[in-house]
This record gives sequence, structure tokens and C-alpha cells, in this order.
Amino acid sequence: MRVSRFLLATLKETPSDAEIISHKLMLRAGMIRKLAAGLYTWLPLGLRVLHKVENIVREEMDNAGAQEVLMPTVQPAELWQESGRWDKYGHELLRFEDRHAREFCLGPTHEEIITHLIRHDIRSYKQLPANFYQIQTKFRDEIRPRFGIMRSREFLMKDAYSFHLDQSSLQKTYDLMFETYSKIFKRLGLKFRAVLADTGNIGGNGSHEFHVLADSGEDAIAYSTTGDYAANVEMAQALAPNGERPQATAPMTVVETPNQHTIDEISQFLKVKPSQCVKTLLVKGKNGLVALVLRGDHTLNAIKTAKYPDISSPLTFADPEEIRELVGCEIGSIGPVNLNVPILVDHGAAHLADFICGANKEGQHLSGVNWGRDLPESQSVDLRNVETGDPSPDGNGVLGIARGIEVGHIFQLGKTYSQAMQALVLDEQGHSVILTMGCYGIGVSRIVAAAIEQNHDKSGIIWPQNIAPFTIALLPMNMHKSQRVREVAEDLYNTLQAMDIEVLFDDRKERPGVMFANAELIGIPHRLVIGERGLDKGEIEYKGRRDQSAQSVPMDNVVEFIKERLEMNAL
RNA sequence: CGGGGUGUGGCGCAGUCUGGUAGCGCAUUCGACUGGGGGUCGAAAGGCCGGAAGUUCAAAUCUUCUCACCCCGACCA
Repeated sequence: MRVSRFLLATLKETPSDAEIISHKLMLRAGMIRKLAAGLYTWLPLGLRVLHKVENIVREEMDNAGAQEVLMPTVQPAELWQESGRWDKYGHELLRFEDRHAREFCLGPTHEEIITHLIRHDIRSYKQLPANFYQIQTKFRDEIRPRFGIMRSREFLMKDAYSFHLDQSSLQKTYDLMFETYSKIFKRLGLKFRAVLADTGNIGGNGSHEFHVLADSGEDAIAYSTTGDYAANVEMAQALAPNGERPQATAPMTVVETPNQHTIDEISQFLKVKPSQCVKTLLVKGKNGLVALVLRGDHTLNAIKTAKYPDISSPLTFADPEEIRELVGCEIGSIGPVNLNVPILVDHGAAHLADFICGANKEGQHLSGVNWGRDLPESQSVDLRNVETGDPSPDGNGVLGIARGIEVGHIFQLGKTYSQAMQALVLDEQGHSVILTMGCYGIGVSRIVAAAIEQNHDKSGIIWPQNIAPFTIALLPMNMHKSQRVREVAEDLYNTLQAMDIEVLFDDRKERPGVMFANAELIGIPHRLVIGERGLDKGEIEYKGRRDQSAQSVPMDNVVEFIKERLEMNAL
């Protein structure tokens, strides 16, 4: 591709609404342009990357025996009513009517559509298992789209759905998809990690997320530093402390704590560690309020907590008015002693003796409080977020915490949708069996942004070779002045093109600095510079995007040299 | 949806408080010089100041309404 014939829409300045590095660089490199909140146009440069990601995903899905289909973006309400999600999904589902006043929505996901298809077209166990996927535009009317393509309302997703006679068949396909995803992210050239995940509102049991590791990631991942365990912090289990609880040594005493509310304030005021305090949070339960008791230095995990049967899901804090009515004090003075609501105690808090807590009276706390003496002993549960250094739940080493961007998610759906929508097949005995399902998503457009978050420097993007928009930037110095430079450049361009190497040939009448800056900003992995200077010595200059400095390559060897370079970088 | 903020040539911004001829940098076009890290000089094109209503001799500027966008919170690939 000649730059003179290509929309290279690079910017020197960053548009003011870009927050994170990938968004800034995608705008500056001329990959995307915003149309409206959460809606983006892909420019030629960006689309080349998107297509590369898409093709790698497609190839690996095909290799895994999945079949590609393409379902509509616009979906009829009836199917969503049948699955029960028309009412459950909320405002993220964009709904509208057609001219006949029939209700439709823009598909945020396609379980209903594929289940509808399969219940008509798959009748026999002989057709199972089967796995169908599509690479298609999704629409989710996010409350707050942000970070450019990372969290947009319209985005490109690969979604796959598998159908099975039983759980063991699902497990096989699930494992195969796990492997396939690992292959995909390896080929994309990204550092990633598969983690145990929460199933969210899609429903079902087993689930893993695939995260691209990047400091800017929105998710926290807990992993064993010595073993295989890895889980989203949302999910990661916090073990009960080992050993016996220490003996009670102090009497329970009321202490005056005027205007001291937060754990920090209390612990400083009373000169104790936050870990010797207890915090009591009131949340809404199925029958009135429920108190959650955690150690002062621990943080509540809303996802895990909302799974306890008495707790409302999603987790919702009690209103200050409700608290005043029930306890008679403000939020900072609540404690579990003589609190007239059901109490859930975290393992950490249950292991404390002689602890500090609110006295349910403004300006007072209790010290020397002990379970079983000052308040009833209760079974402890897991309510908190794990922290760096916690023991790993698999008993293997301790946990570390890393940041990640969720780019893939696989679920064992089970019969949630097939049951609701009556997707049945006949088994070997001629009995009707409800299908068992799995679903497997990859955020194709998000991967583009995640790749940049993971691979960039001051000058711009550094594409992994397999998803780079072009493989080589061919930069002639002052070609308009030198016939010799022009000839060598044109010649090399044609040779590389003939080898099916994607070359971006900067044939503009630009100054060298502009060419260098542009090539680096858009992240082309390999650069060849042709100038009078080098030609005098019969040399062409090569520099990899990550290299510190350039090297000279004899002109006659340059094609061979490039071939080797590309193979070295390819997987 | 709650809280905070911004709308002025394509992009980044000043001007608004204190009403009086719409500005700067980048980008674009033309010319000259320059030619290995976003170069210099000169010339040009491009904006009814988000929209509507009002106050006023006069509104980018004041008032009211409205729309859009951004940031912080709960959702998710």
C-alpha cells in the first residue's frame, strides 16, 4: 500500500475526550473516529487490524470444528419473552417497534436466536454435539460507554453456542474451547491468563474468563504465585484463617469516640490496628436488612456476598433512613452487639478476639468484644475480597493480584435456555431430552484496544506481528530528489508485495521525521529506510519497532534478512 | 439514573466574569527555502460561537428552556 493512496489520518494532538492510552493512540493513529457516544467508525488502518484479529479467531474456531453462521442484529421480542429475559435484561437492551408496532430489540447476545434455530433444525442425538459461532456486531446500551472501543455500545464479538445431549459432552466441548481460546490469544501475540469467573446474569454453572494482562485493566485477577489457581477477584475464595481463635482477655467496655466513624479514624483514635476492628455493613435482604461483619482492613466482595440466599441480588446497601430507624445511629457507629437483624460474619472477623466495633450509638464504640461471650457465636462465611499474600484456595502457595482486561468468556450454560425455550432432541431410546448448552464469547474489537494497552511506548503503538495493519514500513528518504533512492524503493516494494508481505510504502513528499513519527505511531513492527547515505555503502537500514537502534543490511541480502525476521517473530 | 463539567473553523484551546468589528496553535491549499526525527518564511481558504426563546441600540458573552458530549458511581466481551 502506498501512503499517498491511503487514508493515514494521524493526529499530533489527542482529542480531549480520550482517557486511556489505547483510546488516545487509536484516535491519534487514525484507526477509529467517534460518531456518537459509544459508536465508532473504523478507518482503513483500524479495520485492517480488526480483520486480522477476526481471521485468527475464525481460523481457530474452524479448526476446533465449530461452524460459522450469521444471525440478525435485530431480534423479535417474542423470543426474549420466551426466555424470560425481555423483562430481566433492563435498559441495556435497546428496544424499539417496527411500522406494525411489533416489538424488537438490538441483539446484545444471541442465546435466544440460536436456541430458536436449533430447536427447529436439530432433532436427533446423531446431530450432536454441535457448535455454532458467528462474528457479528452486538449492541448494548451501556449506561456509560467509555474508553473508546474498549467499552463501546456497538462492538464486534465472536459468540459461539454449543449443544449437547448431556453434561459430559458439554464438558468435552468446553475443554476444547478453553484450549482453542488459549491458542487464539497465543497467536494474537498477547500476554493473557485464564481465570475462574462468575457467571453473571447469563446463568449456568462452570465459567472461565480470559484476560489480557495490562496495568490499566478494569478487572483484578487473583492467582497462585506457585500453582495453577487463577480467578477473578470477584470469585476468588478467601480461606478461613488457620488455627484456633485467641482467647478473650479483655472485658467488653464502652469507649467514647466522638465524631469518629471510619475504620481509619477509629483505629487512629484508639491507637489500634484496623485489623483489630470490625466493620458492620447493613444490606438489603430478602426479608428486611441483614448485617455483614468484616475485619476492618478487609473489603466487602459484593458478588460473593450476593450469592447467600438471604441477601438481595444484586447487593444493595441499606438506606441511611432505614439504618437510623433500625439502629438509631449513623453508618459509622454500627456494631453487631445486640443488633436485632440476621448477621453474616466473615471468616476473618470471626477469628478475632478482643475486637473493637460500633456501639450502635453515636460517638461510642465497644472494645474488648468477644464472640460467644458478648454476642452469639455464629457460623462464619466468605464475604471479603482476597488480598495479595492470602493463601491460595487450592492449598498451593499464596495469591498475587494482577490487572486484566476481559476479552473472552466461556460458560457452561446447562439447560437455562433450552428448558425455557423447549429445545429438545430424541436420544437413542427415542426419548425427548432437553439440550445442554455452552456459550463462548470473544470481544473481537476489544482485543484491538487491549493489544494496545499491553503494547505501546512513548512514540505510539507496537503491534504484535500477527495483527499489525502492515508488516513493514518502507521509508525512502527524499525520494523526490534521488532517482537512485526511488528506484531501489520501488523495486523493493514490488519484490516484497510479490512475496505477500504487507508493506506500507511512504511515497509522500514528506520530511524523514514525519515518516518516522508516523510509522512508529501506527506501530508497524518492521521498518526499512532507504537513503542516499546507505546506498553509497550498498546498504539498507532496518529497525524493529522495539529495537533500541537501527542496523545496516547489505542491499543484496535485504529480502532474505526480512524473511528471517518475519519467521522469527511469527509463531 | 445520581453527582460534577464542557460545547467557539477538521483537531487542541483563548475570548464569557465586566455585552461593542471572532482570535491563537496544529492540520489543510499555494509559493519559496529546507531535506535522516512531526522544519522555516510568506500567502490563502475555512466559524451565523450546540439549538430555541428572551433582555438590550447592540449578545459567543446576560436570562430561561433544550440538545449533545465528557468525567466519577452500579453493568459487561
